[in-house]
Amino acid sequence: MAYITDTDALGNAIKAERRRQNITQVELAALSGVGVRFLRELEKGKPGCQIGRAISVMSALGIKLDVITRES
Amino acid sequence: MAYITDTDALGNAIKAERRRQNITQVELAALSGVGVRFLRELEKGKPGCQIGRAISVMSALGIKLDVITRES
DNA sequence: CCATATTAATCCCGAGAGGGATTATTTTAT
DNA sequence: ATAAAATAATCCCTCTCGGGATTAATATGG
Repeated sequence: MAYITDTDALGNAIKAERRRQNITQVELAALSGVGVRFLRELEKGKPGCQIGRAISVMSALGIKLDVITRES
Repeated sequence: MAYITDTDALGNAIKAERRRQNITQVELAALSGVGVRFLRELEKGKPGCQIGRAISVMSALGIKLDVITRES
């Protein structure tokens, strides 16, 4: 899967994984402890979404984030 | 480098990379197009930081983000 | 040890996030 | 094609983010 260079890519990745797991937005929102509306905006790539909540969602999905520097 | 599981880890990774490149917060903020205060809060792991700006900072640093799912 | 640069912590304020609920639109399945 | 489920788009509201500026604390070096 490609690198995340913007919020659209992040939203798409989250949405794809959610659908792969056959979970609805309502269910994932509940699992993550965020509002459904937040999850929708996150999946749509809204840049203003808060990082902490986004990480909660990814954790609930079992997604891991890797930071790659030139030296890593 | 370790996976990012919370905002503290993300902030630390960003700070470490900035220092490795010998850039000050003021310089990086200018390069990224964000305010210095935002950058400070980001590096300190404030969960409320906005994703879009965070990605701008990472782009300015040349950091790439990879989303890792069980299927990837 | 003192001067300077870098980082951190406030203050005020406007702009926007995010929650819940409702309604509309789209998608999926039968 | 129609019914049901899922997603999207509003509305109102409160709360906090984020910017700039200033002041304090910490780190770096001469």
